[in-house]
Order: sequence, then C-alpha cells, then structure tokens
Amino acid sequence: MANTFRQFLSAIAPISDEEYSDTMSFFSERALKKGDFFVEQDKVCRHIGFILKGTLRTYYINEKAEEITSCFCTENNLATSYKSFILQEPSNLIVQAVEDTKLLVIDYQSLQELYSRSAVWQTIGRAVAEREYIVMEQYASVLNNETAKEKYLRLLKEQPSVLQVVKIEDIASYLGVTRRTLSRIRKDLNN
Amino acid sequence: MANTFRQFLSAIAPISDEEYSDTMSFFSERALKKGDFFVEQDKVCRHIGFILKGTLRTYYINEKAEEITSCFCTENNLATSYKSFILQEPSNLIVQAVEDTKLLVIDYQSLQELYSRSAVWQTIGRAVAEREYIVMEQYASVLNNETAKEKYLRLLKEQPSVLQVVKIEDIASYLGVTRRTLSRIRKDLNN
DNA sequence: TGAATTTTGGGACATTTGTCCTTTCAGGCC
DNA sequence: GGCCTGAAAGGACAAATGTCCCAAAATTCA
Repeated sequence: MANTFRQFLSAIAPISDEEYSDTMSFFSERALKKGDFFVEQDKVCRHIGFILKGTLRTYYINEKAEEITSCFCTENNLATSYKSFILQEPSNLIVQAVEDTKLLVIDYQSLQELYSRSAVWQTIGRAVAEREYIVMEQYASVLNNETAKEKYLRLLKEQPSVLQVVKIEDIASYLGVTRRTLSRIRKDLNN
Repeated sequence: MANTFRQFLSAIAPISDEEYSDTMSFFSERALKKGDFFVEQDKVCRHIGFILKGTLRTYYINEKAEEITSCFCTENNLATSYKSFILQEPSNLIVQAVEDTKLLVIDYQSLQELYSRSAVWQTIGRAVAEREYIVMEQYASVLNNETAKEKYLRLLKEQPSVLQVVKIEDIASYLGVTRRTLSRIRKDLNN
C-alpha cells in the first residue's frame, strides 16, 4: 500500500529498510470523502499528507468572496498548507478533497521528532522544502509568462485527470481568468 | 561588516560565536559593478549570495525574446538562481546587478560541507528553503489575485528603493503588464 | 559640453477580457 | 417520469489592456 511513498522518499535520499519501517510508525492513514476538508481556513495546518489515491484542491477566499484555486494535488504528491505548516500559524489556504481520497499523514510534532533523530530526515526535510520551492517557482513563472490558453493546455497535458473531477469555475480561477474567458478558450480549441 | 548576515542567520537558528566564526571561513566577499552578472543564462549557478549592499534583478528571456523580471533582490536578502543552485543544472534565470553591489557568497560544495558537518547548518539549510518557498508562494498568490495596480502599490510599499534604480520596462514585466499599461497606472495614481 | 542613444509618457485604434444575462443540459430526488 | 437545482455555454455590451507609434526627457560617452 505505502510502496509508492517509499519510492517517493527514495527519490530524495537513500533510506534503509530499517529506517523506513522505524519512521513509518510516525505516519498514519487517513481517508477523506468528497468534499471533506484536509485543511480548514484560519486553522493551523498540523499535517503533511502524501496522496495515495484521489485529488485535492487548494484554494483561498479573496476579498470579493471568490474562491481562487492555487493548486490541484494529485496522486503520489504531497498535500498540505505548507506555509501554515512550516510556521504553525493559521492557514489562509483551504485544502479540500474533490473526490474520495486516501492519504498517509504525519503531524508537525512527529516530523520535528524525526528531524532531531535522524540526519536522513534532516536531508529529506530540506529536500522536500527545496522541491516545493521549485514547484512554486515553476507555477509563478507560468502565471507570469503564459497566456490563459497556454496554461489550460499545460494543465490538460500535465494533470488531465483534474479536468474530470473539478468544476470549470475552479479551473478558471486556477488559470487566473473568469469562467467566460475559459469558455471562449475551450470553444477556440474545438475549432 | 558582516553583522547584518549574523542577524540574518540568528533569526533562523541560534548560532554560537564559535560556530559563526567557523562557518564564516566558508564565505567570501564579492563586489559587482552595475550591469555585472551574478548568474549567467544557461550556466550552473554555483553560489548563494547574501546582499550586503546594492540591488540585483532576476529575469529570464521568453520565446519572444523579451526580458521577464521575476524578482528584485535587495539588501539583507539572498540572491541566487535557487533552482539551478539546488539541482546544479543550467540556469534559465539571469541575475544581474542593477547598481554597484556587495555580496557575501558561499559556493555549492562549501555549503554541502557545512550541511554534513553541522546540525545547525542542516537546520539553516532547511529553514532557508522553507523561507524561499514562502516568499515564492506569496509572489504566486499576488500574481494570481492582485491587479497590476495593486501589485505596483505593493512594490512601492515593500521595496520603494527598487523604483529608484531599475527601468520602468523591468517593473512592467515584473507586474505582468506592458510598459503602456504601467504608464496608465502611474498616471492614474498622480490623480 | 554636445551629439547620439536610451528611456519614458502618452495618443489612436485593435484586441482581449470582464460583466451581466439567458438558455440549455445533466444529475439527484420525490 | 417530471421537477428542481446547479453547472456550463455563449450573446451583447463595457472596460481594460495591448500594439504601434512619436515626441519629450534623461542618460551616456567621446
């Protein structure tokens, strides 16, 4: 079951069987039903989750009370409100399951415990932060440089499954345009 | 001279006098003249620099051969092409001094050496990555949610000195609009 | 210093995107 | 099945932004 997680870790730092089974006692499985929240608004995010199955959407509410989607999280990736988790402060981001989802989760205290116990986990912790940075840099570069149409095509290519489970409105806010503009883009692409 | 750097580190992790002077032997000072490159395009970024004095601009060249500015780096902050540095792969970002600049730099090998020597530096390394992540997340959220005018006002408030040293064109690309639109925004703000 | 070059501001028009709205379609529920 | 509700597509007009341009201002360098 947790094999994909082992692969995920091994891609970051070599980890022995012993270290792996030791650390796995810090993790637990968690199931979410469609619509359940993994991180709630204004609550401190206490967990990082590795997505075994399912899809989550990360969004925030702007001052016009609109939901702005910032991320779709899919299988074999991490889900968290990372800033809230790092700083252990209330989250302005909301993370919600858009379909039934299974996660492997670890809480903040346990992760700190792992960091202090093991150099391997220090390395993993840094590598995860670096990796999240790179993902975010890529996201920002795309936001800044690509048109909504290009962004849509990229989503279609990189996370096609997302289109099947989320609402058009959420994709529009993810692309930084209105529903109306996304409608025009989609019409355009069907010639 | 390097006092501000000591403060920068202390804000991340407690560091003793001994640890500080030990590790300082890994750093060296570097001066850049206006227009000099700190990171060149398609070369591996081998250094992280702490800006003692001056300003740098981070940008890339898009497929229309336009310079797109992604970051202005000011005093008491870090400058690097972080992704290239982490992965030690060629940088698509260019980092250039927009005025005479002094940095405290460390190269990749030395930093790895510090990581392996000292738990404090493991923690600093992770904290820096986390911090860079948070900055980037904030940047992406701003890009996605604020209008060009709001972004301009934010820049004015958070990095007013930048306006004195960089070209309008670079600010426009940083805001994600054309020079023409930034001109309209500025006219608007002067009533 | 003065000529050449670069940078900036803004006019005129074209294009894109947003706003507001109506219609159609699909799924859930009695 | 028929009704209700929410999601999606797209028409019509308004607003924002881009493109192309030129003239004025600032800067650079011989």
